[in-house]
Amino acid sequence: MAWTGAREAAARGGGEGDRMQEHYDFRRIEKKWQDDWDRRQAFEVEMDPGKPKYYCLVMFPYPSGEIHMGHCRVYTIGDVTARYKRMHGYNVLHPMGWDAFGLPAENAAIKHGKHPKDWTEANIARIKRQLHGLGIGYDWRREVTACYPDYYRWTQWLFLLMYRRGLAYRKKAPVNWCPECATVLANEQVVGGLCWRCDTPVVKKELEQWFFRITAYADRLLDDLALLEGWPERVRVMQENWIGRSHGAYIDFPLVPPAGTRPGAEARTGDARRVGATAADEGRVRVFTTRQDTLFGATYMVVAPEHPLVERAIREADPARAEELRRFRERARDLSEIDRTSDPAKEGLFTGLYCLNPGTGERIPVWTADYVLMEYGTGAVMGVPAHDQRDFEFARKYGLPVRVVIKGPDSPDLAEEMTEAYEGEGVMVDSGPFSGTPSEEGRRKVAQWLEREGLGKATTIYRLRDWLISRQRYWGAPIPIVYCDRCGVVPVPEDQLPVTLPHVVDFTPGESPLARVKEFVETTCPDCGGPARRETDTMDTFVCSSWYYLRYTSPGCEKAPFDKEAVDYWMPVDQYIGGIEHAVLHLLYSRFFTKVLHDAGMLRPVEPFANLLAQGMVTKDGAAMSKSKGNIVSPDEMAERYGADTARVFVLFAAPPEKDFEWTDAGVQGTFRFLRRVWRIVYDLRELAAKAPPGSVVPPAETAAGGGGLDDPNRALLRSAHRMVKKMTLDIDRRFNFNTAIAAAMEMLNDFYRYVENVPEAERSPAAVREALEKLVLCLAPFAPHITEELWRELGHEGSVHDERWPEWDEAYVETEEVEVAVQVNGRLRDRMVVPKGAGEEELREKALACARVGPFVEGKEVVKVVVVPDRLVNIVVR
RNA sequence: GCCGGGGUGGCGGAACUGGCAGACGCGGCAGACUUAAAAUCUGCUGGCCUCAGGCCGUGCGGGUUCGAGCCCCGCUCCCGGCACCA
Repeated sequence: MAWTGAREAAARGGGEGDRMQEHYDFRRIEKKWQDDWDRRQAFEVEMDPGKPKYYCLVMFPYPSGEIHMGHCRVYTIGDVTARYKRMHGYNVLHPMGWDAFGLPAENAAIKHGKHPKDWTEANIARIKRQLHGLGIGYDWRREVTACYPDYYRWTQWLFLLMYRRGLAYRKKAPVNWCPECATVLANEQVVGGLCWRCDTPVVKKELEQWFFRITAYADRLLDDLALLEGWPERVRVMQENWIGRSHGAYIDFPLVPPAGTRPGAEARTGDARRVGATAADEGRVRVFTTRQDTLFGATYMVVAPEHPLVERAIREADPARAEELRRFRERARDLSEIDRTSDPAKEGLFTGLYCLNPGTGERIPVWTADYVLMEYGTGAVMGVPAHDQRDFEFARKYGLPVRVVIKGPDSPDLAEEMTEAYEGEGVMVDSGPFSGTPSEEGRRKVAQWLEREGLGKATTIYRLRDWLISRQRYWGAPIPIVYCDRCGVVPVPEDQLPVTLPHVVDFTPGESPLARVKEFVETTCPDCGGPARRETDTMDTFVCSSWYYLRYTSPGCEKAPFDKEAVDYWMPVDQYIGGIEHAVLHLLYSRFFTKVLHDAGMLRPVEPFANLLAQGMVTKDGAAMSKSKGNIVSPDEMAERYGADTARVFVLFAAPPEKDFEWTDAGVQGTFRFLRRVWRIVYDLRELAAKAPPGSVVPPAETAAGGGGLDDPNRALLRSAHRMVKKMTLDIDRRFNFNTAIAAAMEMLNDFYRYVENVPEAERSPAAVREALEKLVLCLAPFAPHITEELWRELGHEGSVHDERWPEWDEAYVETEEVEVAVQVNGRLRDRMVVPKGAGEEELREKALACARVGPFVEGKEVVKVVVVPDRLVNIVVR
């Protein structure tokens, strides 16, 4: 315990035995206290029903190669939050773990000839050391590593829970395939038609895959966003857009039998309904619309090129048209998602088929066009050119009729006069029995009518698709399913979990690497004992990350994914911190998991994360730090040159946490200067402070009664300290503005230096100096934990500064006896005056009018009015 | 196109609820200390002018108000999300 001497010396009041160094030796200090915290297991926590809990969580990282100041920023935000809450008496859970399954490990392994496990573990070890070096205080006993069997066993268990609850299913469907990653992707993982990881254009493939039925929770995921008041608006909006709920109706359009079989069918209104009601599925086309009120304006129909009706049209058409249709369909299929959706020219082709508008009973042509997507709605839309801009353009291009059925306040009466579709509300016209109905009411009425007549029904559809979780790669949790010739799809019984990922060496992609491992694939059926094959796909890593925050509450639990009592104590996460890139992905999946587990009775909360902070990026040379751009500033480099405390304070001081900021070396130096000044003020004043007992606080009455006022420098010093405490507390509590909180500490320090500069030693109050020093050190403790720990001991304390309570402020100090009041004439600042705090309006008015500088502006003018804001300003209005 | 966020000195950013715009930091300038430099400390630092003073100034144009960076109307530009979504 090398520091004992220094502490005793400080407590003795310095002198010849004083060993506090004048030099701020951050290397020595940081190492010393990091070791001390380890030894004392300072950040380990247990459930304690007697204390309020606080769960502070940073999104667990993917252990890739390089960590940089961007990571440093997130972990620092989390650590400051955790330490700050601890100082407020909370029982703080602040854990860390590893999102250790995933493609980069596999790709890096292929590239470097190393096994993904070794690569991952080496990275984990390095990042762990770096986090330690930053002084981040985690409860490492709770560390979870997603690629270890004791974790993924429960990921598999949760898959089975989904399966049991009908939420995991297998289906053949056109899915997103990334040729570069050689695997399928969930919809959320395709960004603008490109793979979210490697930016490769994604193609559609027809494959049989496993899905989670997240769409069953679409309404709750959407509606419960309203509960998330502690989330940034933009994240909620992104999820809202992603879920994309639309209210509307299905409408069945009866197909007109091939030409000649029913001549004149379209002539008699009413037939439509009979045909619609009796025809088999083959005999009608179902559309989805949000504007059923415009049904009578549907003059044609369009189906997606992939729609089964196109196949039928090809069968029934003459050879020339059939060939044309085939070509059209192939062209649409071969276009990538981006090409197809970025081309605004709406290409279409008549199929040769007709159907009946169930409203008007008229025969209308069925077209196919690439602007209709098979994936959304029913893959078929009714064409209402007068009231939908796309339909309008399509109709103009192909000479289809336009019929006005909604009359808005100033919409054209005649279709011929239209230059664009009228998409607004209005009154239904030319719509049979509905004519005269306001469009909003019309939507309700038409839906009711459709339902009554068996022609359709009101419905709600979503943009959200079910979550595709199969991955054709090696480095993931195996899907615990067995295929038996006799029993079919058989889930692996829970007592046989985990399905262990074999330690293969050939994981080159192409097909699922596990399919090549005979010992893995060949198994026996859990039901009949006969020969069976294992599922060889692994799970999307987002499955692993959808529940890790629950595992932290009871990481050793061997009977379940988590202990009920522990999860009830700790959940929900009080503060979640992470990147905005997960606004939809991870944050939506985790909300889904939480709701499923809630429904299964395993979890009380319906939402996992009460408050969310989406932190901004750290950029350098205008771009996010990344290995490929070569603009990385590493924490090691920072720790070596300036120390962890400087790195921590700088990343918080540079900008509010949710904003991006540009790294500057000069800014770091400024922060280092600040900490060195903190060090020196303690060094310079330690002997004086030692004359007052540690922890002493000056009662406000003492300086006030002693004739204090603005001119009493000791009182002014205390005021500065108390103001700092107040501002820092409010800035952190109200809005996580660490930047302005740190600025408040800097201001106080500036006052402190002015005090030292201006107040002769004989006039300095040891008690006031001690109180000011201690408040400064305490307030900086969460931000710069090492230097404050050292200084705290130098101030004569036995225990850790991190076990202390956050300081309080006293309004009696914060408030002053005198205030400066601005004097304006016609809203323009002309003078200032110092008056007693709380001075009356009349007094202020008179003093303001008497101000010397005010005179020339008032002279010879009529004073119309004097606005007085006590303690702030007086505005004299003249004419 | 729709939705969300934003535009403040040379730079990062402050400004509670409509009340002294530019806190704090960086950079710059000047001074002190030093043989000198670095470091440190102190002061100044939005622009302009006829400079003890005044005028202008928070993307642009209007409005409300005694008073607007903040509220209202109309634009504009930037960032993010969604997007032939029926």
